[in-house]
Amino acid sequence: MNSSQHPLAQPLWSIAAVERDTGLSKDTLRVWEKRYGFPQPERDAAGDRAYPPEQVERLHAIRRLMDAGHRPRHVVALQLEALQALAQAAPLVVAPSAAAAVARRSSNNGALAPSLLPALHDAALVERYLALITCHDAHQLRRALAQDALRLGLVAFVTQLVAPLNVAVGEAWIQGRFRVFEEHLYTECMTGVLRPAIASIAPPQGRGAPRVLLTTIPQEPHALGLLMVEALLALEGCHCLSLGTQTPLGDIVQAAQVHDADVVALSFTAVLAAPAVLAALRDLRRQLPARTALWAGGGCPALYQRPLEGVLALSDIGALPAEVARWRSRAANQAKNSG
Amino acid sequence: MNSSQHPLAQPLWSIAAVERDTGLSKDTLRVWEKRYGFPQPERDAAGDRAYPPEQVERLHAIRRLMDAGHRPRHVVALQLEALQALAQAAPLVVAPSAAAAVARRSSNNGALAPSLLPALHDAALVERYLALITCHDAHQLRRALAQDALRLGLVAFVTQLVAPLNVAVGEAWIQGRFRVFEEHLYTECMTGVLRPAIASIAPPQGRGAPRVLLTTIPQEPHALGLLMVEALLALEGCHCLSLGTQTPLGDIVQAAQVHDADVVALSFTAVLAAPAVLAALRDLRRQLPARTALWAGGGCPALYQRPLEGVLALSDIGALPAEVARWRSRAANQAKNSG
DNA sequence: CCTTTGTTTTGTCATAGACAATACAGCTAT
DNA sequence: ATAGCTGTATTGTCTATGACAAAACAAAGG
Repeated sequence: MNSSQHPLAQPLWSIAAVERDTGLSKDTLRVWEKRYGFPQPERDAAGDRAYPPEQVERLHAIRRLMDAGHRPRHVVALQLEALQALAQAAPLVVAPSAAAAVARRSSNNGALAPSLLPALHDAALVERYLALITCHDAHQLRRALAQDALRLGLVAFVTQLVAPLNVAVGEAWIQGRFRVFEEHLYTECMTGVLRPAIASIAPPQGRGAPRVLLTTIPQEPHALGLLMVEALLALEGCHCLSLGTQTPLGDIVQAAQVHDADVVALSFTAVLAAPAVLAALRDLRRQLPARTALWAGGGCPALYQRPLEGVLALSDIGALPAEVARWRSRAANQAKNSG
Repeated sequence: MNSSQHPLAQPLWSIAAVERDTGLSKDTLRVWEKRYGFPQPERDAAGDRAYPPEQVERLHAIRRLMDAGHRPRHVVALQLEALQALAQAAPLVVAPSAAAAVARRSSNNGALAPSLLPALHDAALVERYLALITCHDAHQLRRALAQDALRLGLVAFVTQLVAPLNVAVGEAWIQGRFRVFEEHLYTECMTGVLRPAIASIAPPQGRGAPRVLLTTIPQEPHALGLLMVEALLALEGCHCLSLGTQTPLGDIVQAAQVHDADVVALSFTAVLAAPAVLAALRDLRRQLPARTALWAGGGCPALYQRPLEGVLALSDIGALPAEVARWRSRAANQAKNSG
C-alpha cells in the first residue's frame, strides 16, 4: 500500500510498482523470493515488501535474459555482473532456422556467436541508427528514417532496414545497452515515419483483395510489427483494418465477424510468456470461423518452437507477399470450384 | 491453469483471462465474489474459477460504470438491465466546473442531465462521426477526419472536433453503445490522421522554445490525448519529444534529464484508478528536478478533484496555448533576472 | 456553506500449500 | 548420429483466508 517510494533515504518500490515496471507478476516475485532467495526486499512499516532500486535493476536484467530464452533457475540468483556477462553472449532461443545457423557458426569457431541480423542489408547503416538513438536526437532520427524510406522504397525499407533494425534494438535492449525510454523514442520515431507512408497508400479497389484484420493481444503493447505488416500488406493490395494494440480476444473475434475478415494477423514480441501466447492463439483459433486464416509473426520464440494447428507462423516478414499470393490463388480456386 | 476456455458447451474463461479483458485484478474478482456474491463463476475440473460469458459481460458493464464514477457497493450486485439503465443516466464524476454546470442545468428542469460536450462546436457533426464508427467504415472515417482537419485547420480540428468527439466516444462506451473494437477502430483512424499532420509541422528553430516531454504512465494505454497535445504544442512552437504510451516512471525521469525537458506532459483517462494517478504524479514530482514543470491532462476525474501540488492539471485542452505563453513569459523573466 | 469528525467501503498485500503445463535430460530404437 | 519417447524438475499460477491503510462517504459542528 505504500506509494511505490519511501520518503526517506533511497526510494523503495512496492511490489505493485515492481510488477508494472518489470512485467513480473506479484505471485512470481513472491515465489522467486522463496525458491531462489532473490529478490530479497526490505519491509516497510506495514510489513509490505519494499524493493531497493538495485534489486529492481537486477530484476530488469533477469527479465531481459528470460526474454532471450534463459530460464529462471539459472539466472534469478545471479549477481548483476554475471547477468551482464550472460547478456553479452548469443541469444539462446530463436526461430529454428536461425538457431541452426547459430549452431553451425558457433561450432566452427569458439568465439561468441554473432548477432542474428536476418538478411542484414547494411550493418553499418544499422549501427549508425543505433548511435542516433543513443544520442536521443529524435528529429534527426526521423529525418534519416524518412530519407531511407524514400531511397529504398517502402518494401525494401521495411524488410531490409526496419526489420534488422528492430532485431538490433531488441538485442541492444537485452544487453542493457538501451534504456526503456530510448526504445520508446525509437518506436515513436519509426511510427512517425511508417504511419504517413501507410496513409499515402491507396486502398484497393478490386473485389478480390483479402480483408486483413491487424492487432495484438492484450498483453502485447508493441505496435511496430503491426505497422510494418500493415505497410507490406497494403502495398500488396490487401484491405487492411488495424485495431492498434491490445484488443481483448473476444473483441478480435467480434471485429473479425463484423469486418468479414479473411485473415487475422497478430504480432508477438518476446515480452509475452510462451504459455500466454499459445493459449491466446488456441482460444482465437477455436472462436474464429474456419474460413478466417490466423497469421502470427514477430520476434516471439514461442511461435516457432513447434507447429501450431490452424495458425500460420511467419518468422520472416519478407515472406509476407508470398503468403498473400498463396492466399489469393487458393481463394481463386475455391471461387472456381464453388461457382 | 485452464486455457481460458472450456472445450465443451459454451466457452468458459479463466480468472487470468477475465483479468486481462476486464482490467479487474484477480484479487478484486475474488474479493467481490466473497463480498457481493458476484461474480459467481463455475469451477473447472482442477477447481479453478471458470467464468461464463454473461458474467464477463456484466463485469464489463460494471467496469464501465465504475469508470464513470460509480462505486462497487452500488453496482456490483446489479443485474445487467439495471446496469444498462444506470449507464443511460448522466455521468457522476466530472471536472468541478463541468460538474457545477451539470448541477445548475439539471436543477432547472427535471430531465436527465445532458451530455458534457465541452464547447461543442457542432453536435450534428459529432453524431455523424459516431454513426460512421458504428458502421465500421474505416476508410471513410479516416477520409472524413482528414477533410475536416483541412477544413477547420489543425487547432480548431483538435480543440473543437477531436476533443468533443473523444468525450462523446467515451460516453458511448460507458453506455455500452460501443464495443471495444469500435473504440480501437476510432483511435486507429484518428491516429492515422493526426500523425501525418504532426509530422508535417516544422520543428522550432529559435532557442526560446520550451522543450516538452510527452508520454503516459505504465497503466495508461491511450495515445490519442498525447497526439492531440503534441499537435497543439508543436503548432505553438514547442520542441516536442513523445515517448508514446506507458513509460515506466523511472524512465520518464531519466528521459526528462537527458532531454533537458522544461515540461513533462502526461495524459490520463478514466481507466486509471484515482490512487494510482495521484501516487504516480506525487512520485514523479518528487523525482523530477524543480525546474521541470509537470502538466497533466485528459478525462481522468482524479486530476481535478483537488489541487495537486507542483502539478498543473489541465481539464480543457483549449487552455494549452495560453499555458505555453505563460511559460514563455515566465522563462523570459527568469532569464532577465538572472542575466 | 465550508470544514472537521467518525464510519464504511475497498483494493491490495500477506501467508502457505497444491497442481498442471512446460522444459529438460536420459534412454532407446531407428 | 538423430529422432522419438519417458520420467523428473522446474515454474507459474491458482486456491484460501485474514489483515490493514487509504479513500470515500455521511454526519455533526463552526
